[in-house]
Amino acid sequence: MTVRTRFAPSPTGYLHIGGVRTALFCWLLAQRHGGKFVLRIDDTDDARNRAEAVRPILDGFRWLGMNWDEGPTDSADGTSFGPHQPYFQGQRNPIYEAAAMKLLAEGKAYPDYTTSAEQEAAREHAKLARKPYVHRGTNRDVPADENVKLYAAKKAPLLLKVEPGLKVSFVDAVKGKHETNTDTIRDPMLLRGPDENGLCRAVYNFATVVDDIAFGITHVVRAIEHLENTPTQILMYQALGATLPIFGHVPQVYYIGKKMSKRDTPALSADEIAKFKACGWTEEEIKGRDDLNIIAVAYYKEIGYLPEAIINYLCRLGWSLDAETEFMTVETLKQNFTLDRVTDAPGNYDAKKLFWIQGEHMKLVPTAEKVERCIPFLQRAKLIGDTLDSDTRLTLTKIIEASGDRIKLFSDILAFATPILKQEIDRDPKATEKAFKDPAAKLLLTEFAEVLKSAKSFDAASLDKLTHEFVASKGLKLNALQLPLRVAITGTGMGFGLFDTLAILGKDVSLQRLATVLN
RNA sequence: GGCCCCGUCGUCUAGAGGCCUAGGACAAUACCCUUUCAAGGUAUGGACCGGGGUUCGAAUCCCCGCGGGGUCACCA
Repeated sequence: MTVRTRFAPSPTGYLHIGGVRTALFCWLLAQRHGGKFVLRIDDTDDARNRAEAVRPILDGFRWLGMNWDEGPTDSADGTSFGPHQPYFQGQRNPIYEAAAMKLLAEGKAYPDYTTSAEQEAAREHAKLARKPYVHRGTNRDVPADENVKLYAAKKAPLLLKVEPGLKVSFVDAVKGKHETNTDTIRDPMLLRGPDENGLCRAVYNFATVVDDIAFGITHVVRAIEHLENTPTQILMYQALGATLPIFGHVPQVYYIGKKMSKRDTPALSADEIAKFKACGWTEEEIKGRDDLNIIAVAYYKEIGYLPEAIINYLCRLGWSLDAETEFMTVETLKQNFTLDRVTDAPGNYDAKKLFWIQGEHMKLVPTAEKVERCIPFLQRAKLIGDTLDSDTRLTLTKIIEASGDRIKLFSDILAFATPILKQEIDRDPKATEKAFKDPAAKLLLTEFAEVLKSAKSFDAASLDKLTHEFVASKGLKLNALQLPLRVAITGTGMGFGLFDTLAILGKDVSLQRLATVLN
């Protein structure tokens, strides 16, 4: 039997990082067994802004490379692909109704004419008695054919009849054995009472079960908050005569000890805002994006993370391969992921560790690919044009090579490329002051400019030798020249190798920039 | 409140009765390397929620506390 897993996001307008972690486990499980990963949109509400709410979610999965075998099309307009269409719950209500009618006819479900006031009172009563309220509806014991007639005449919530005194047990693939007595399970609602248009919409629990059966889902992997729903859902599977899938409930992702939520997650820091601005974003553009937040996948894409780093980190949060492996490629994950090594306790999101993992993955990206992936960031910042001439490409390649491990995020390219590529260099006042507060610095630079002028070769190695000889002849260390020179030719006190910088700039530009400082 | 789940360094985790004077990683700190910044190297500090059992022996099993979370909807 092929493994079929599914992830069912609600259309919220952004892809939640915690949701991705759960989806990742589903996806990895399917990949591991050569199975299928299904995406279903749980949009039982009105789907007016569907595209707007669904597209960011699909985009997020596509960017991460977590492709789905069946589900909504990329258009996000409500169309689907795959053998069990449609994959939008909002379009599947007739299917839920048909399943419910079957249960009604079989006497497994019944209409409940209890008024909300009555229910309210019963609930209140139970609360005072410090007992759980287990709802059982009015027409439980009415014969099936009569209930069918009654229901046709007067719609009401349709409830599943739960047989009391039984045990529902299952073995959760991550939590282990779980057992519940049916005496504590209320008769669950299948279909709601009619809305203003007379439509009886399925309730989440029922829609999920009907869909999971229809889609042939073999492994239901979802967040732990659904653990308590499971016995109820098992009863529905049984009533529907379906075989049970394997359930696996995974713990949540926390942020500083609390469930990760948009509200409790910090806004962009000043540094991050500066970074986005350097990348060509305007204040309005930044403010207009409420998904530029560590909780949303879009943030990581926009600031230049690698999808494989996100996947590695997220998977590692709540799962381990062994006692020490931290760095894992997606391929390794696909080959080794198992539900039984998912942790029991919730895990806290740690931005620093993610950043470290990102750096590790970045080390493996070949220069040519880095160039390609940095280009969009440079273009957005208008540092390079829409088309790239071969000279610029070559310079860019040199910059990226010289930057080495310093480029952690693709957006970091701006910090290294701007001082080289921008004609009018931005001078950091603090660095400038520090570099030239000793008047001897300018004199030294003036002499060094003459040395540079007569340099025969202008490659990094020659410049290294030449410069060291120069400072040695002065009885100085390189440090005496390093900062003034760097600030003079780049405007900043930080950057990659000094000699690489000179070499990439070339003799003319280097001398020219030196001259502007010295005059 | 009932029911359910969870509790190992600051954080992510390893740990299925002796391999545990509890291992790894991130973070922190110090030093080394060095051309600033990274990267790299070395080192240091840092945890079994508490209390009782069971056992020759418990982070691991049992009980009781404590703490955190989930769930009890015509939300998903």
